Amino acid sequence: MDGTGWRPVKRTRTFEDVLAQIERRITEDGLTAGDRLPAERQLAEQLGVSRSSVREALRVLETLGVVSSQVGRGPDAGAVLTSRPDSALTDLLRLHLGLAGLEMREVIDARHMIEQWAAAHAASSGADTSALAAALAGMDGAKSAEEFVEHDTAFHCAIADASGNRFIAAIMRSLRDSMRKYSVEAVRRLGDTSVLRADHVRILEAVERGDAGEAVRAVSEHLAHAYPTLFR
Amino acid sequence: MDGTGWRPVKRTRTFEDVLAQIERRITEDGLTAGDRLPAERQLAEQLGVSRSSVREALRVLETLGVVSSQVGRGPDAGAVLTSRPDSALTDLLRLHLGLAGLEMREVIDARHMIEQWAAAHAASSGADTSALAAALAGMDGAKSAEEFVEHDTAFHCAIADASGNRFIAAIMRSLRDSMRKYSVEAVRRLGDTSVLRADHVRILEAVERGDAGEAVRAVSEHLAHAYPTLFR
DNA sequence: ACCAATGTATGGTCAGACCATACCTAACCA
DNA sequence: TGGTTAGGTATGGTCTGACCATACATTGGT
Repeated sequence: MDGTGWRPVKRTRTFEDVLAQIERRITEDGLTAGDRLPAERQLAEQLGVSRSSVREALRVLETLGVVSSQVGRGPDAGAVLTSRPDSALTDLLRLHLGLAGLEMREVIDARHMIEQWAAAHAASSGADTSALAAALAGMDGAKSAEEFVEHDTAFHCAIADASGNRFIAAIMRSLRDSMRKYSVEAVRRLGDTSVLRADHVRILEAVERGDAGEAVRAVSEHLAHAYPTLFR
Repeated sequence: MDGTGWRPVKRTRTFEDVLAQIERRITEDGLTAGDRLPAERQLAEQLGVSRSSVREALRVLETLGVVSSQVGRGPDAGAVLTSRPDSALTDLLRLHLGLAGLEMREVIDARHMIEQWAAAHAASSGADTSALAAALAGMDGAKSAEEFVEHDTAFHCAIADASGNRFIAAIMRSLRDSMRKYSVEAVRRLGDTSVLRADHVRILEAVERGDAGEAVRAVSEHLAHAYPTLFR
């Protein structure tokens, strides 16, 4: 027998077919966040596969932050389309950091890049800074390193949000989530947070003033203060 | 009965427990890419759950690019730990773009940010530029817009790779994958690619010379040429 | 008009079976 | 002895059918 051009009968797994079908439905039918998918049993019957395969496909979509499943009955039950890339990105980062596939240095460099970009864009677009001010106030009242980092994270994520780019903001949130423990440790090692507070005020004022260049410089120096060991 | 402190018997789904157990195993046992996980049936028995739940957990990990399953028997069969965040990021972006949860503008802004950062770092670290030169040569021989974009993507991803940050490089690859069709259309609309070629040469030379500032400017102007409608 | 009991569709889980795959082993033959 | 081949076996992939908990829907009674 000649082996030329032979294709195995089945090259993709069933749940991948289901995945492709659902994705096709999303794009062709113009489904958007909030719309409901058919129930698992219906979907299985429509596609001629078992419920297990449908479930595995839905699990993938849930992992990617595209659907959210609710039990019970009613308009909100079943698989609903969502758009929450945040948790997916967070899981992705956490696991790959755990596998030593990525190093903290790379994460912090990425954060540095994003913060500079976001601060510049927030400044030049005259974004709302009330969320930043609120987070700043929270940091002043913080009684522990954990609490401080919590509000610090809110402050920096608020900058990313203010940039208006949801994708970049999502990456920012995931980065901060992934390095939470690391940040707490850094704050503890630092002891005095007054330097960080002054940095935050400087960033906030630069953004409020619309001074993008100063905002970028302020962010850069702030990170150098927060993680002195990582910057030469 | 007092209701204080009552917790429902089950708050997390079984496969999420499995997920947590596997993740704990990875971190505590120091498992790393290349190591094997127990077989699905063994895992199910060890954790006292059904094979379906184990499979759903493994499906999640596979979606996140953390494990890769091989059928059959032998040392390479079963669920093997990997570290491939690229495809996960690509799927994430593609689906969320399809759901209109993200707009192309945000993707291109993110690309702009990454390319500037990567070009600057590649330049100042004196990275190897042979991959860039190869991609450049490929673009010269391109006979269609698709082929041109293919090598153009390789060129820009090579810059990200040269920056030495694998996380940022992974995002770059995903961004390019997600906007492939959009890029092809942009090249077609442009017609003449000689401007883009000159931009690439300018970027390559700046990186080779180690001139970070010039590299950033060259990247910025290149993107303005490639996507004129998106820059004011 | 309100409220309680019942019905029902949903996702979540389980058990058990069968298939295709690919390695492993032992029997077999030269 | 050495190579080949046939069977064994562990693996993931899929299917079926069942049962549970949940939460809305419906019905009936007050």
